[in-house]
Amino acid sequence: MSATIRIELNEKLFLRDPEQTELGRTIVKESIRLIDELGFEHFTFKKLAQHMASTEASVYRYFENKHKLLLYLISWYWNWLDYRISYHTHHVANPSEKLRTFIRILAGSHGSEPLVANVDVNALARIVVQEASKAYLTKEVDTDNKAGLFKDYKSLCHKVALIVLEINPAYPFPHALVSTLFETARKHLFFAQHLPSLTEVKLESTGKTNLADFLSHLAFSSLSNPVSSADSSL
Amino acid sequence: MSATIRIELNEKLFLRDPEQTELGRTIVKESIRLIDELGFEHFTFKKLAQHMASTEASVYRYFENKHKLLLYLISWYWNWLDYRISYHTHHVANPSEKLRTFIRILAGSHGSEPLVANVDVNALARIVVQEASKAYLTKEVDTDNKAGLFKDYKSLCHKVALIVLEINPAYPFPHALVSTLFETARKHLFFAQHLPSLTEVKLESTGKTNLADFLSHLAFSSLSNPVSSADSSL
DNA sequence: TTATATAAGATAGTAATACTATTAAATTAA
DNA sequence: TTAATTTAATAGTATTACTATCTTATATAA
Repeated sequence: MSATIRIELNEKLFLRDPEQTELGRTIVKESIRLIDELGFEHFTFKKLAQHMASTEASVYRYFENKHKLLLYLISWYWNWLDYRISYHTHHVANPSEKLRTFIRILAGSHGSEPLVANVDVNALARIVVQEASKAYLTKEVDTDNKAGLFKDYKSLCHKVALIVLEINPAYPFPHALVSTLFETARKHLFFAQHLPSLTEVKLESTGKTNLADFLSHLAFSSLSNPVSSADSSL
Repeated sequence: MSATIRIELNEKLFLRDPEQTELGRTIVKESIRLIDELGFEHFTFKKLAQHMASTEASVYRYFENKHKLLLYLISWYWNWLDYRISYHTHHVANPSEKLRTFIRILAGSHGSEPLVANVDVNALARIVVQEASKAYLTKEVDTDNKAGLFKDYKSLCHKVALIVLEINPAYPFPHALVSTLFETARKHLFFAQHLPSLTEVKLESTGKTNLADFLSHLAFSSLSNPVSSADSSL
């Protein structure tokens, strides 16, 4: 594995590629810190510019608005996750074992992963938990989708759905199951921390969690239970 | 069943009870139309006031800000759902049948339900799909939670979790499963409409959907699959 | 009936947000 | 060295998210 992971993103996510300049890389790095700290609603380009001793106008030359910047950061994260999943599963032959590895990565922390130049992946992971749903829960979702701004998430979802179909080719909801796993992983990390009465998932101070147990049980139960008998299985 | 359903909500959700006055009821009614139309981000109290030929200052006498208004509307919805679930399950003895009815209500449209004075429940249901996650995905979630603003959702979740435990007392994730059903139902209604490549769930023009099939299969597979064998079930 | 409390409307004003535009200085590329 | 590009500095606008005050209409209580 090379020391630096380079991630290519859809050009419509930015006005000027932030990877190409020092200022651009600073915008990405500092926006991750600041969104993590303030939350997306309280985050503004003005605060970001002050934080990095630059100007609002300069930030606007890289990103059209803060929503596009959020889409950029989240796309970056899905790309990174995609890379990690490929790295940890390409040598695994058994599709059930692949899915189990995927779930472990989805549910786990990122402490022992290779460092990525410029990006605090743990802060970014927290942003994804708290803010990722806001990337698409808007009135502009159809426009953004046509522009390809959700492509990375959709292709990652499809990739894992193919693993699901390898496990059980007759399962009729592979994409629905996988997107549920993605969404559920984020939601329960959030619930465990802020609304614990909504889940039995626990986050220990060590970073350990039983989230993977819950997700694995959910996924493998579904995949091993024939659909036709669902209505009479109990 | 009485013609009008009266729903009592946590007093911290509002400054003045909107149910008590004509203006208050208009605020609730018109905010539902307008949030549904514009989306929560583009919705403002100024636009609402113009829409109802009142003033911004008057709206602020009822709700502290638009986030509290959203919390109010969503709490109202969970209360209404709670009422419908109780009504449709209280005569059902079998817990599996109860859960199946719950899932049908969660996944279904509301066209044939008793009308609720003043509230367009179909518009409100669309708001819940698109905006409900934003009610808690904020930096203020812990404060809001301490103030009891999520109580209705949490108690509804708990109520259904007790049904889950009736079905399988050994199942270790009853609240997690139920909150997953709630969140997944909303997400897939949204995906079916806007990001269809993320789900096999379909929304027909008639309002029919296979969402309940997906959710039922997910839930009942989990509940019929012993946890200890999860890791070797395939 | 009159006093009085309360709700609502009208108006004004502030600080912050989400931008756009212009110009000048600094850097880099030809 | 000149020309092009990038960034910084500054200014400005429309909108948002409020707060404050004052007046008028209406309901109720004495």
